[in-house]
Amino acid sequence: MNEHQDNISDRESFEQEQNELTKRRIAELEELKKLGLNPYTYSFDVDSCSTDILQTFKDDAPQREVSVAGRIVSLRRMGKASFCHIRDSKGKIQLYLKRDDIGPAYDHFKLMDLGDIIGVRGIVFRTKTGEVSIHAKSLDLLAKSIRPLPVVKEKVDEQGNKMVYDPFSDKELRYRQRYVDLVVNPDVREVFVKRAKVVGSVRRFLDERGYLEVETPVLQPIYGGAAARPFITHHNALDFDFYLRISDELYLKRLIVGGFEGVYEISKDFRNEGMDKSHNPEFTMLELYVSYKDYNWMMDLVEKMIHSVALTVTGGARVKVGENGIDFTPPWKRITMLDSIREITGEDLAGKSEDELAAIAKKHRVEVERSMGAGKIIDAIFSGLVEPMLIQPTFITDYPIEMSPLAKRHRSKPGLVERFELMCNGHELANAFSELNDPLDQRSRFEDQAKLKARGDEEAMVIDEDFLRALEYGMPPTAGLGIGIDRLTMVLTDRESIRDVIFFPQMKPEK
RNA sequence: GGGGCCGUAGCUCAGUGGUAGAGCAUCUGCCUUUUAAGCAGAGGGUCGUUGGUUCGAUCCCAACCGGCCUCACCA
Repeated sequence: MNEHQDNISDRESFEQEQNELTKRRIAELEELKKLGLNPYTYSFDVDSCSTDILQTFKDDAPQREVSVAGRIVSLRRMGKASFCHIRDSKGKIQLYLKRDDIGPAYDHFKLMDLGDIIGVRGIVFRTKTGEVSIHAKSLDLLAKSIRPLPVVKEKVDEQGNKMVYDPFSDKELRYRQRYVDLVVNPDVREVFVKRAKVVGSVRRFLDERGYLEVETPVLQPIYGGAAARPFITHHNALDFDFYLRISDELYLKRLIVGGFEGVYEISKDFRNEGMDKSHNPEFTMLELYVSYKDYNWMMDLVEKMIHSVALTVTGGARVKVGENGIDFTPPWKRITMLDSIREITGEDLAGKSEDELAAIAKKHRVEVERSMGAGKIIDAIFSGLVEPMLIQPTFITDYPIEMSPLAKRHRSKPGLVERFELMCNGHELANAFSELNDPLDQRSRFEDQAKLKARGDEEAMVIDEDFLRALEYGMPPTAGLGIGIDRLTMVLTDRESIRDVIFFPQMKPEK
């Protein structure tokens, strides 16, 4: 089938799919064209926005003429006069349209619907019932809507509680048609405005300290920097399979080798793993590397940074997340991983063999597999039993060396590395370490990973010879950090699903 | 991948082994300060898809598609 035929059949199915509501609106659109209107105009001069008008209105001030534009979201026609609300990027405002005032445009208005985008010029006034509104002098249709939006009605009772009638609540529709969700559910917009503030305030915090924002490859010949399965893609001209990055780490450290003393990147990583309410296949990661610093210094920085982000985004250091109140005021608890396991389970895992660890895991109904090394078993015990209990921001420090192949050996505790994870609301929010900069040690750690891979661990890291070559030239002592921006946003906006902080969460394709 | 729940009008939902109903939205009429506007009337559905059982399926059964929750896996 050629493209032309495709287009024809697409058009046929489009026409068949039309329901009564859409057909009616297309008929109205034709009617408006006959009246000489262009239903899809090119521009409109807007000089005010809804919330500014509402906030600055004074009953005793001189009359003020404004020009606003937005989408019709409610409509009350009363014969020769009508009220409607339009929604613009900041909020809603009511319009009052009277036939005697706008003349023929009132007949045009009769052909308009919920969802149409209009521009109005008029006088700000207060109605009998007290709502600040715009008394229209002119009305322009800017874009006709031919597909009916869900109609969500609200009522604010005397206590100021907002009641929502007929909410648009089907999660599948909300995620697949986020544009509708955003039009109809204003709190969704708020979440994403906050998300932008999270990213903005992180960036400002790091820029102020002189760290350089950089970009590194998404398409990588060798993936690395984390334990995860990658997506594979194919480059046609090179006839070579590339991996979508699972982390920025190894490239950012190459830049530290190159002499930058502080670099960071905020970008998408991709992991080819299960999806649930805290995992999306593509997600946003902040990574930061600072020379001549260690993980202790990094803990101080993370406390300051997230505290400042919380202040910027929520206006305070205390944040309500579900049933919990989380307080980001520094300092936060710092406890070693093994101590935290001992505190919660009573088990001392220090110096235990792989078999002993497996037995302890089994005792606490934590599943382990044969391919797991000692490090992975400890991690399984930790994530299964301890992690969910950590609600207040807590630094878990000093991880087993086997599960941290890129982290530097602990300066005083054999078998451990200088690594911390920030836990909050039962999830990992950040991961950081004193970076391993000994090229020979790094090589042997990669070799250990290769052995795990041979045992069937699909997430074990692969040897990156170019990265080793970089380390061989010499990398200064460095502290490195990764923060999941989506999860940080979840905490700061009180959303329990990552899908609620990503505009277009991954879904199976329709049909 | 396992288990549970779900898919009925544009939206939110009810319902029945004899091809369906409500509220809002839509349409017609009335209405020049309404606000979940109101009053009177009307139209609108391949009941997720495909099979099976049955005289007959939207309902019972199976598979599939999609979603949510949960466990597993996983940052």
